[in-house]
Amino acid sequence: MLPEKTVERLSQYRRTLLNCLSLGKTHIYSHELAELQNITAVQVRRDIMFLGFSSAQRKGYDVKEMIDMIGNVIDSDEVLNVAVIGMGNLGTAVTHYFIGKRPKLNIVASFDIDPERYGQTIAGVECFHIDLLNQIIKDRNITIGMLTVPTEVASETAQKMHDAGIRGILNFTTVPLNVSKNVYLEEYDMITSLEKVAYFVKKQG
Amino acid sequence: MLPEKTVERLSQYRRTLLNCLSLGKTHIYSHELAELQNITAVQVRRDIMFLGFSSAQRKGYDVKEMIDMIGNVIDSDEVLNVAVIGMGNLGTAVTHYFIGKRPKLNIVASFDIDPERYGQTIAGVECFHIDLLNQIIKDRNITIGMLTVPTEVASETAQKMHDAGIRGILNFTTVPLNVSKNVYLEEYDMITSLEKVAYFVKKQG
DNA sequence: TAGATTGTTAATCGATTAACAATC
DNA sequence: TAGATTGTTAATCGATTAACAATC
Repeated sequence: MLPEKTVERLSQYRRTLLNCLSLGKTHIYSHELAELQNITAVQVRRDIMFLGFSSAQRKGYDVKEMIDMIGNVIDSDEVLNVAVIGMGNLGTAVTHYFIGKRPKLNIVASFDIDPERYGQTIAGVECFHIDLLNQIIKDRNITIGMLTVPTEVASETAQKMHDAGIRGILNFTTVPLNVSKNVYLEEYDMITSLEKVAYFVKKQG
Repeated sequence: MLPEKTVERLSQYRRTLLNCLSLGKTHIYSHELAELQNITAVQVRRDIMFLGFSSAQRKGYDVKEMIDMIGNVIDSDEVLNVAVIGMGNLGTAVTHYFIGKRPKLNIVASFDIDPERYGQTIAGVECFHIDLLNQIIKDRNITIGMLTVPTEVASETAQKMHDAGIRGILNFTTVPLNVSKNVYLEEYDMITSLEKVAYFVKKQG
């Protein structure tokens, strides 16, 4: 199992490398990748160690090969199915944002309680009534959920997701969720992030 | 200067404490706060040490006082002005999400290049043409920007923000920005977060 | 008092960086 | 070769946790 931070960076390297590839770059040095990522070359090389990957030395790393190696390490073999729970502004935006970005992560359903929304296709994804959560998650073998509901119903919705067998939650709400150990929970908290920016902006000044 | 992680948690404690207060709770033990936050009581107490705050011992911490102490430490004295750059789905959702959430952080302008958007008030905030970025940022004393533009224009937009005197950027795009040292940059990267969830979900299984 | 809780130091853990030999 | 680059170990830094005396 890789360290959390390494997984994060590998995901970012891949995106940068895909971009390099589309610009026609076939090889890249650790210091080049580092500069694009605003980190050090040593950091890059240390992360690459985890891939068990070697460069054609002195010519840098083969971009295409490295993309594949990262995929081997951080992607699932099969496609993982994802659901978006709560199709308000945020859920809709997030769905738009993701669609087609990652081939191994497939958004296959969304849920809402508003009659204006369920029954529709929003941002290219079918939206269901929240009461169908349990059934659809099981039917469609959904393992990951993005939680974009209003704070008032965040806890109970997370509970429903857990009961339906969701294995990982990306929590966009500001409510700290209490889920069992076998659900991987990643907090994605805008307000904390913005307050952090504000703090360090103030302190720098 | 507080450690980054402590700043993050203080922001989260405050939100939880505000919620406790609205439920009529006047005092809270470190282990109670820890449980709400899914962390340890020691962690909570260690963070509180940074506040230079003492409890009325054995009765737990005074909720109201602690909220104030956190504000003293992480808030600015004055209100900080914030701009949202890019009012597509994501920018609009983010603006909705923030409006009124933090009294010390005030969204005072937004920007877009689409004639359907600039000139309008979107999510309660005036939207300007992106060409007015420099002027409005200076006029309205905006120090923090949330970057929600398409990836293709992320770098150049960040450069414009920097040139206009922005001091902190919360980057919602997937492009690693290259900004000078005196701009505080916080990455807010959904795809990396989701890939991380996917990785650990797979590994757990 | 006895038990619960806090505040703080020391130990541990994890992540980053420095140093450098090996390679082309 | 000489210079640039890589891969890896050891040192450092930062954050978390364990341990425990002090307090009510």
